[in-house]
Amino acid sequence: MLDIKYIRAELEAVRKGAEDKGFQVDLDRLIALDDQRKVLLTEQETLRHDQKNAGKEIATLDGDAKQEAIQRMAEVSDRIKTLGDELREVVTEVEELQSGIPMPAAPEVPLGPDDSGNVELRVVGEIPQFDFEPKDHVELAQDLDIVDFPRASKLAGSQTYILKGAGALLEIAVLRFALDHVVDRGFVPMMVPTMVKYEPLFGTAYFPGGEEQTYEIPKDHLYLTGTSEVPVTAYHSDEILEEDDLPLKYCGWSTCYRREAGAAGRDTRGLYRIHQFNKVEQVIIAKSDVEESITHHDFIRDNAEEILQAMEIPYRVVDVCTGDLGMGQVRKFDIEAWMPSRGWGETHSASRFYDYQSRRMNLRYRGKDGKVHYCHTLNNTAIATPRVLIAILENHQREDGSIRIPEVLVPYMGGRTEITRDNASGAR
RNA sequence: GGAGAGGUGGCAGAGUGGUCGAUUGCACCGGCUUGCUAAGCCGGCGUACCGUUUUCGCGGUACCGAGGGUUCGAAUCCCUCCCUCUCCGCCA
Repeated sequence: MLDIKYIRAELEAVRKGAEDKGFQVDLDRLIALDDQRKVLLTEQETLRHDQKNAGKEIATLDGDAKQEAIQRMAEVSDRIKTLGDELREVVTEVEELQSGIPMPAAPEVPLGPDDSGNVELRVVGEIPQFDFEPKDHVELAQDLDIVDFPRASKLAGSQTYILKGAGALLEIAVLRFALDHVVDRGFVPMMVPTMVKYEPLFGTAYFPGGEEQTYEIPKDHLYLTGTSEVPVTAYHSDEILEEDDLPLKYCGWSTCYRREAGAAGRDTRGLYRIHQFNKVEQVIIAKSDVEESITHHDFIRDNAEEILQAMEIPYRVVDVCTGDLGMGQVRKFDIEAWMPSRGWGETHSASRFYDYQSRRMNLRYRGKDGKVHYCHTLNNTAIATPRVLIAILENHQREDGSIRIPEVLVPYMGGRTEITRDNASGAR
């Protein structure tokens, strides 16, 4: 959410920012309504002031004088109520319009209408050259019997999977490795609720707008989170933190749920687009400082790159263009891992928001200047599984269909250096 | 699921219709004082919005879990919801 004062002061910049991102906003109506809001508010407050004073007077009066005063103030009371109703309507619409205005992208973000405008920044790692016909992860996994798709469909429908044996072990290994990696870099691990109320989703700017992608539990007014970014970022919502405690670095481990509505028919094969997965997410809550935010952004991106490098997975870093940025994002780097069967596939997404989310969730801190400021928030994937397993299986496959386990994962795999038909059950 | 208790400022904890944004204690900040053990005294100490101001600031309104209602006037009375705690039941 943008500050209404900022919107008023930088109207044209806000207008252009929305245009660049491809958002439709009615700024003129917002300003007009806000003007109206101030007029109504001023009148209401003036009357309340009178009412307060009269109230004190009435308390001291008796008899006719008292009745007269009460009668007189009844009219004022009615007027205040009417104003209150009008004000509520206006404020509701102001907030609706205001919360729909996107954060302008940072000036260095490439201009573009959609993902076609994204810019590749660099490629890291060697794309493997096979001297045999490589298989895709579905074939590899099914041959080893470490993922079961048909039975998953039987139980849970399309876009689901069952990790089995060494597949399940690998999933846990990758998650734990990534968690340890970011914990080593100062992140506090958290396991958070995956069923949350509306507010955290509004605060992180998934709602309104993301309802179609979100599983809902209407009976209990809860929603299944698509990422632990939601509960972790909102962890301190409605709080005033101390500047000395910032930045806060948290990593959330959670199962993630996504309806993938509108994606029917896309990526239906395999582990790429699925309704349920696991993720370790980096979240940083920082003070309100653009330079510092940029430093944190680089930091969380670097952490993700280190994790992919350690697992010997080639990847590229993409600078996401204006048209492909979300409403609150100032800048976003996507990291795409090399998946021989499909090419580059997004495995990480590093976003910075400045105070966009913190305004929506009332996440603030008291600065050393004694004043209260909105925090800056950032997040990036540390690891998302099983999508990243696609890259591991396909990049590290051997001609006989076995999988080489990258060295850093071996300790997390109980010492296994490979997955073969012999050890794929996972059982000892 | 059943029965009960409760949600007040960073924390603790008063306050049952007007002078309560709210006693007091602790914590915290500033100053003073003191040769003594987590000392004493004085002062300050919430947030948001509106207005005003060159800055410090000043004026106003709102906020006692959330929303609604009664009333000239609500922390206080009524309704709905949310949350927490205790006991019972159920349960990984």
